[in-house]
Amino acid sequence: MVTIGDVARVAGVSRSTASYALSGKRTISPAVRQKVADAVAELGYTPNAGARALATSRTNVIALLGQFFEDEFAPAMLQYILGVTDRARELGFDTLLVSDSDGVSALRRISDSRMADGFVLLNVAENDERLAPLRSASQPAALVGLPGNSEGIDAFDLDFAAAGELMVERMHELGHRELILVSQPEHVVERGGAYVWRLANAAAARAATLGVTLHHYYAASSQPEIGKDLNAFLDAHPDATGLLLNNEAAAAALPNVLQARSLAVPADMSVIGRYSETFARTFSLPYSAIDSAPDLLGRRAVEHLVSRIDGTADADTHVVDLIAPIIDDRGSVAAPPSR
Amino acid sequence: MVTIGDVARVAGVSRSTASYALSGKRTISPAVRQKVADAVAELGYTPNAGARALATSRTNVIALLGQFFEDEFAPAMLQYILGVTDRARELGFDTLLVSDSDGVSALRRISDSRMADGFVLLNVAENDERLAPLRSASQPAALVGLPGNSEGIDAFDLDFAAAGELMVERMHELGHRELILVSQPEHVVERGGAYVWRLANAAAARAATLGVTLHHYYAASSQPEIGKDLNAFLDAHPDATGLLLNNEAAAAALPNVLQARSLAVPADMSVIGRYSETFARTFSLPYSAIDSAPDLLGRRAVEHLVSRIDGTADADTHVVDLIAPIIDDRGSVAAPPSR
DNA sequence: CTGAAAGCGCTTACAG
DNA sequence: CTGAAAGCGCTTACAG
Repeated sequence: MVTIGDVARVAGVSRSTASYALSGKRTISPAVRQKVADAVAELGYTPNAGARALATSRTNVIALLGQFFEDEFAPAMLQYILGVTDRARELGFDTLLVSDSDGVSALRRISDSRMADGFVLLNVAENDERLAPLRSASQPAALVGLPGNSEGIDAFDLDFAAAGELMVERMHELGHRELILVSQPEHVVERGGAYVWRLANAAAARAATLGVTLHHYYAASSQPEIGKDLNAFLDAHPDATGLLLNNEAAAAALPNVLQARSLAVPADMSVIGRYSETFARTFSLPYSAIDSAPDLLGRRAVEHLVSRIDGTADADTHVVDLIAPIIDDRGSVAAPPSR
Repeated sequence: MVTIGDVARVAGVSRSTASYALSGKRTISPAVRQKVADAVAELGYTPNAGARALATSRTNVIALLGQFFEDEFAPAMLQYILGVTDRARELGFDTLLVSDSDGVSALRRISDSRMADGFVLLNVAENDERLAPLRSASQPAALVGLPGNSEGIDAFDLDFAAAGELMVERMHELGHRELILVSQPEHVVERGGAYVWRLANAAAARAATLGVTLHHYYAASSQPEIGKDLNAFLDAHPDATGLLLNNEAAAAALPNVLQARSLAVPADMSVIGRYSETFARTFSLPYSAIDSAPDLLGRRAVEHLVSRIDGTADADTHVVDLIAPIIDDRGSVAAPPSR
């Protein structure tokens, strides 16, 4: 393997000069700079990452801690992951993907062994167990998802409360007075999936003030159960004219359900979902939806994390960045049918 | 940070003794071993990964190189990734996820900087550009996907040729004589997606020998185009009684298409797909399908890679492991309707 | 503007 | 059974 010693020898300078010529951390005469550059090109030198990490206490690696639950919608996770890895590379970092089921010990292991300069946590729960080891870690972190207490850590998430309000308001404006909200399964909530109740509670509150009837249900996250659930909700509320979906599987299953019931969208039923643009495209979901923006959230989390690693972020202030919901209009919302 | 020097001091031994006590690489008296263990527990010692990598030339990291194309079916990729990361952890490795669009230079960068002990490549193409730098890399590799020339590298893939034959044979056995095979878009083939023509060619050959008419089409990989494509194929071949799908998007879109045409499965139309069990479950796809087994392939690739890293695999022999296709029966195949 | 040297935290021959 | 020392490949004060 070619080392900086080889570069120095070929260039006819000392190792320190070679190092400085490469890092630019002190002024080097043009002639020497050129000789070093030539030697690097000739030998094909790349610094040894482990040696550099040992000398600088910097790995240029960030650790991405995912949590992959059987009962959650796996396909959506990849978008977050790619947002993180892509943005990290742009900023000069590689990404260690950690999928250990025991996130707490994985976090300790990575942190204590100094394999990474910082952490991005995905799928953060209301009382996420990983926050305690994270707070005592020596590396900074950024969360995707909003825990109950994000003190001392930067957090990035969709503003699910505003999303719930927006869904109800849009329906109300158009004249809808009875809506059904379909959430993720209840055990997602029990596990700490705060986004579920943040959206649902806000939607319920807004509905109450607007005089809109809102029926809220938890529903399955996979077929065929979700199809049955949707039929049951529609059977139970024949006068409902709008569906709000905070459940990807429900969105994927709905076209078949509505078709079987001969309900046209938006003539008979208006629908607003909450899922990513990629998800909509992949499955051709024909519903207007609030973009959950996984790519954007991943990128933001990394950007902020890197500013912490570099020490450019304000050490005393931590951000909670809730991105405002935007409805991608796919034409699935209109005035309710007149009776 | 706590180092092995701290452990040695607290245990009252030398650093080398502390190191040996932890690695077990030479015999240590029980008393000393206990003192070292106590010191580790008391101090909460974890070895510094960079320092260890520098001393041993081993990182205990594998690099996973993905290729994520806009026009391929992204959700399926996560299953491969998790197969790799999970199995790697079981074997004591962490995983660096590399999603650079320029896989060639990413490979060089990781290899030359010695950030990883080996590589797993996903989505390997017929003439994959990454194979050249891989062959000159000092670390071993395992491929998921079968290139035209896998000499000197281990490769793991579904046996797509056998899959094509199996699909045709199953249909033929039940009496079908006219089939439609729907492949991925043609540009996937042009890019080197050999699995597309491996399945298609084998299916065509088997159909020819069995006297079955097989109409082969490339089709879109997303909605709404794929829905239109499917309708066009069915319009063009009204006597076809069986559909073979080597295209996930087609499988996802087919239920709506068939319902709109009032075709029941399997009474009017038999269907065999090729996608993962997870994919089937997530989207409730009701078709019998050959399991593409992404999780298994990822795990196998890692296992073999680790045996190469450890030097336990035979250095002179490289494996091409094509897993045999298995049809998960979901009841979508039956005898054709009598006319 | 450049060089010799120390040090990052490990592991592992070498000696005893 | 254990210790002192060298070395892995970098970076960066310290000196000039």
